[in-house]
Amino acid sequence: MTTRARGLHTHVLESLGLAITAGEYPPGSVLRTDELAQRFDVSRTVVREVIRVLESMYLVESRRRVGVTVQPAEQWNVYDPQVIRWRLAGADRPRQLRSLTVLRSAVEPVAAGLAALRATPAQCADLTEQALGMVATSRGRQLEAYLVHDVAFHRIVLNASGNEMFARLGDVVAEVLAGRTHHQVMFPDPDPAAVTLHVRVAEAVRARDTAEAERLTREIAVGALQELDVLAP
Amino acid sequence: MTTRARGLHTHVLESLGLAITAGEYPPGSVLRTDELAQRFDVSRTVVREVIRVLESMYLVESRRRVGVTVQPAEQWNVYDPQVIRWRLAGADRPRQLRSLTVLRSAVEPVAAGLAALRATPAQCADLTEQALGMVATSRGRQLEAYLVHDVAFHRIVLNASGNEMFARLGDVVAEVLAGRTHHQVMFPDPDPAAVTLHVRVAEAVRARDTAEAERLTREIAVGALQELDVLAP
DNA sequence: GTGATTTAAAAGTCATACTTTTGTGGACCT
DNA sequence: AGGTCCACAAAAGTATGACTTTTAAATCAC
Repeated sequence: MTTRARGLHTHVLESLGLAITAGEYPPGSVLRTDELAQRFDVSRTVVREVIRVLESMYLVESRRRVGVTVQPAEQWNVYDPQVIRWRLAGADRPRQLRSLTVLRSAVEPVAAGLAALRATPAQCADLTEQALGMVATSRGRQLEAYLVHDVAFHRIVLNASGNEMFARLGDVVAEVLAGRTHHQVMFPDPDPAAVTLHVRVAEAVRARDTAEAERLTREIAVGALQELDVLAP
Repeated sequence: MTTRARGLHTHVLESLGLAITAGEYPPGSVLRTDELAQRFDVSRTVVREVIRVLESMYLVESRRRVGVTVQPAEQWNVYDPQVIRWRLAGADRPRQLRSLTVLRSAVEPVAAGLAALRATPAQCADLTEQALGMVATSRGRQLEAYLVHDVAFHRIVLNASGNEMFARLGDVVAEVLAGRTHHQVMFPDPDPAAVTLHVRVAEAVRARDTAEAERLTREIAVGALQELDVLAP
């Protein structure tokens, strides 16, 4: 089973999306709907619906009389969670992971600063709880448990920022952190300095110390980037 | 003519996308495909393709036996350029403009810093050229000409950062700047301080002064946010 | 009332026929 | 040789109708 049995549409979409983002079809390649229908053994209807979706992601462009042409990577909507997943699953995972981490390093400090301004008491409490959870699981090869708290922590910060664009990056951050834990060669225990920083961010947010929350989060980001340089140069 | 005569699919997609993002269908509303087909006077085929695209944007969810349900705004893929356009054209343009500006304020300084590291000589020259163009058009009610240079300037910075995620925000920035010029009540001439800052950013990038480029761009961002607070409180 | 069973509503899939756009190649002219 | 125009055909776009599958909800049995 290549993918879940979630319908023909999903299956074809997944296969094609993965193949294209993996660079199996060089930009400019031309696909024809009939040919695809035959290849996947589905009706042209299904293929057309898939093509329309891929088109909305700027992975392909469909033109009459010529066919469906694969677009160059610069066109792709790299913010589409689906595209992100495909790319993380494919060949240029390292590049993707890096550019996402750089994005995080830009966004999260600002988000943390805003969170310090706007976080509700409940969010503050939740944040502290996750930070403590990170401390508790930071030793003894409990990477999976640590990951859960880490993801939750960053999600709360992004949500508490009150900015919808930031909030929607929660899934991206989750993917990056999960990717780091699962596919990157990683140390058996997370960096203690990073753990401490998370605790201090939680404190700064609760104390409404915008500048400090931003500064500390920036430190976390720098750490993440350095880690990436060390482990995947 | 509501939209360009670019095909039935495009027309229906545009209408529905606009309506949904405008909040005309409260979250949880249910649409039925054959009803839509009838309403737009197109075949079910066309409607289904549109639904599939809207689904990939997380604007709707299609389930058997129940129909196509409109998703709450928190689900929407707010990074999809299409969604951004729809929202900017619709009712919550102000909110959208604000959250995009906040995003810019996070991303662009970091992008400028990276650009200072990586910009090619050609990009440096181009950047300077655009900055000078901004100076030249900053007086005498030449807002349109100014806008062109402004957009070009920020696009170059984002591209020169060498990060694909940043580069793809060029269109977003263009939309925001255009929106500010066209729909916001704006001063007859741009803020002279902002113009100067752009020139200095260009200089910093050429001088490979990462920290300065980042700092100056942050100043521009702060200015943009303040402007938003003054004009659309 | 609770749980199993039937029912029907809506999306999902398929096959086919037809329309529209548009590259391409060839005829024709200069 | 080179350009213009035109007819052809290829491929996507659209429409229609029949059939399948899922599943919410109504019905029935206990």
